[in-house]
Amino acid sequence: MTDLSPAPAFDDEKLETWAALATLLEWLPAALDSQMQRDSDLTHFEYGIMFALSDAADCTLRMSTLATYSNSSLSRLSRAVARLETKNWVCRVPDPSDGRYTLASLTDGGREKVEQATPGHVDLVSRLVFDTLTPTQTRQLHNISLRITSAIRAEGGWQP
Amino acid sequence: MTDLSPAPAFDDEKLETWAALATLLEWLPAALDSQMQRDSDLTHFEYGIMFALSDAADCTLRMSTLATYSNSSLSRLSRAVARLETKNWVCRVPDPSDGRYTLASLTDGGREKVEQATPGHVDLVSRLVFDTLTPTQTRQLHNISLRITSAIRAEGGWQP
DNA sequence: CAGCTTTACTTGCTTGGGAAAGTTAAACGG
DNA sequence: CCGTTTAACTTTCCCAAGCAAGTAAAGCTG
Repeated sequence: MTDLSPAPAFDDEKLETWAALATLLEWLPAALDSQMQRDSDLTHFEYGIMFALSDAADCTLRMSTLATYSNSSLSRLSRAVARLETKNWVCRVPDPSDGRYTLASLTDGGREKVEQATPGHVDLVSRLVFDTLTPTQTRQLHNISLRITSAIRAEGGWQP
Repeated sequence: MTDLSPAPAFDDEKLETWAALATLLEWLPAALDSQMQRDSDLTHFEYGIMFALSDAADCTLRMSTLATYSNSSLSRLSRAVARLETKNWVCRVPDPSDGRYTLASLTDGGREKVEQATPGHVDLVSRLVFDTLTPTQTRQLHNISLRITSAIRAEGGWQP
């Protein structure tokens, strides 16, 4: 939705800003996904799951915690983890202390995979975002992002 | 991927900025889609198609032009337009001057639909983005978005 | 302690998108 | 002017995601 979208009520400045933001919203995730797919045969979402696990104590988290961290529904997470399980990068066991919980852990192979995939990802984010912005702009982007996400949260009911 | 993602090589400031941006990247499109779906039973993408048509001469564009405007593959567009056609909001005819092109046009019903859907969409973008930013921040966001999208374009081969 | 409720997932169904093969129409080369 | 390319779609196949229904373990209630 690059340069179309809601003209009617916006003045020129807002319209151009919205067009630029809409392009960013579409292209940046696509760029990240595409690099991850190409270099590591993972979706960005799957990488996020494995990265979160690699950062946790014992490389283990409850599915519900992981769902929060990865900003996804339990259903989406369940399938993604199932995929990762077939590749032997993650395994699931019922929590011994409460059988309703499921614990997901990275395997050794999974740890390797994350370590292999991370540098390329960090590089790309650096190139696309931080290297193209001045330190001042980076701070501005930080503030702006926080403001908009707060507004979304305030708007109500639909962060997963 | 709210607050996980690539820690390793980023300092704290970059990490927090990236976390905030990643959240924005996930939530803002979801918020827009969700409003559009709820109020008008359209995806944001379908709305974009119809909006682009409503803005064109005779409410008509070639499929390939429309694909560029809506930043999508021809395949995705073809299906989306097929869906809109079954609801009688859009119709397709071969271009009489060159049978390889297909012309997509809004029907009268489609025009009405766009007019009905637009105000709510504009409102939401206003509330989530422009009302939460100062005029200075709006200009900053404009510049920042342009810089990042240029970097993506420069990075090469994968805007559709 | 038997039954209802709640919590934490998982699974079946349907839908949308990407990749690649198929189709039809112009263009070009000999 | 006939055969091959190329362009512009369209369609088929497969996978991922949302929704809603299903399941199993805890907890609570009378």
